[in-house]
Amino acid sequence: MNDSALPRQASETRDRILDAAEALFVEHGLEATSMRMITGRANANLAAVNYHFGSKDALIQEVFRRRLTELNRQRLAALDRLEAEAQGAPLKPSRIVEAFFGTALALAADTEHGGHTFMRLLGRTYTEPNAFVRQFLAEEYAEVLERFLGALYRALADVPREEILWRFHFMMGAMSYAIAGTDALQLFAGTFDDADPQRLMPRLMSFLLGGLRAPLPVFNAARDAAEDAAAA
Amino acid sequence: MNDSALPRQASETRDRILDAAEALFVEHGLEATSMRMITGRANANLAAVNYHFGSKDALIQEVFRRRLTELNRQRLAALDRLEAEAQGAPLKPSRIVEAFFGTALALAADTEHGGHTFMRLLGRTYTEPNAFVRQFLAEEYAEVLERFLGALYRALADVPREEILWRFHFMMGAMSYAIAGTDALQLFAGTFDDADPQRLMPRLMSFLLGGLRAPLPVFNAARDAAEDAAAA
DNA sequence: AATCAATTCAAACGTCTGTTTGAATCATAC
DNA sequence: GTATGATTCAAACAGACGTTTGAATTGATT
Repeated sequence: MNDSALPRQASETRDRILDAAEALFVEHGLEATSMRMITGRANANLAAVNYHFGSKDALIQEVFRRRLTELNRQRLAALDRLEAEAQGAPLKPSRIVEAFFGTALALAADTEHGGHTFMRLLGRTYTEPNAFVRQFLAEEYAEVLERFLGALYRALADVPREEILWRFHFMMGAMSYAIAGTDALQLFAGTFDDADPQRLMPRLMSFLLGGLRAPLPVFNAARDAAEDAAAA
Repeated sequence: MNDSALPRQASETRDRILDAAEALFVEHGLEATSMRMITGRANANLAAVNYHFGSKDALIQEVFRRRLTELNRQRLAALDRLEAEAQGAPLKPSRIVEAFFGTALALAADTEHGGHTFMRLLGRTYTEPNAFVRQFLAEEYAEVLERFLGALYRALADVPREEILWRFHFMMGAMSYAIAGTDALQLFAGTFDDADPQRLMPRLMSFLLGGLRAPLPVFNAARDAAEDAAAA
């Protein structure tokens, strides 16, 4: 019995494959990562992926699922805590935003257990064209988004829901780039002297809250667009 | 002589291939789009891509180059105009942001000539793992980023450059998601009643400027992170 | 009408892809 | 020790990939 020595084995090979796949997906993308690359890095036989997961698509799904389920569980727990403390009163928008994006940033700051790797992967996958991946993400996010958007609607009762929805969307974009940009994107040549992940959190929070609280846009007539076009 | 009838032919097949590739890259991604898909859609022979461009990688590069060069030319022209009007005085940050992101949004609003398609593609390509695509984008953006960041540094002389750089990065993320989200991302199930691209511009501008002008973050000791972790 | 370069075409190239197979190996239970 | 189920393994599968080839076709120039 090795139950006392090891917490649980649950196929050690399976986990090695998941870790290898996660790292390679970040490095090369989903499509460009082959089964042979994965099993090679995981020191496993080529057939092991199909044995343990059934297919490459199922493996991709499991790579996301194992982390995303936990992340979203933490997010919901944080929101539950806020609502319990508030005792029915509307929440502060800043606390809601912190609960959602702070939880993700905390995971991104964890370089020990692959959290950072995964968040880089997740950030770019929101815009992944692959149909079944998008479908899967939408399902994983359904409950969390419903809860958090609902909380924001209540917290900002005077703001049109359409605007809140868009701003939440903008916030997700800013966060994704924030995480990707800490090491992936080098558009800004030779810059980011201060890429301390410890400081990313307050930096991003300030930005997100500033955007969320910004004055509502005023929609002028369609003439504006015509003028802009003519001026160019 | 058909010079009078046609403005320029410059290989009609070549253009059909570029258009087909652009559309397919958005739909399936760079890697998942095959040469046979491209030439099939363009009604061209399989060998036409290698004849006109040399390789698939060179085709990818040209798909981005033909639009990005023009976009960044317009951006620089807009900045030139602002600086000429200001006559040496520092620019308003909002005008700088408008010059950069407004120009991109205007291209994204052009559904007639493929501008919209391209901007969706561009948004997701910033986080593309493919090495040579990233290298190419960095080169294409070098001058524009230097000019715009310089203008923002002067316009916000009291803000640490590090913060400006990060916030510019956040803004790029928000914009990318904004464009992708108008039709690609359906994380937010059944929503976006009002996805009018005419209104996206003021919506995004409000958010971006709110984020840019947000109070600067305060960096507490590393204790904060430890507390957060302990509370969870 | 002949010439020439540009372009198109069908066919094939070797390589890589995800998946399947059936036998070998392992660890555990009887 | 022997049977049993889980796992690993080397090998092969058919199909798709990007690229190359050499001949056929085109359209304008001499």
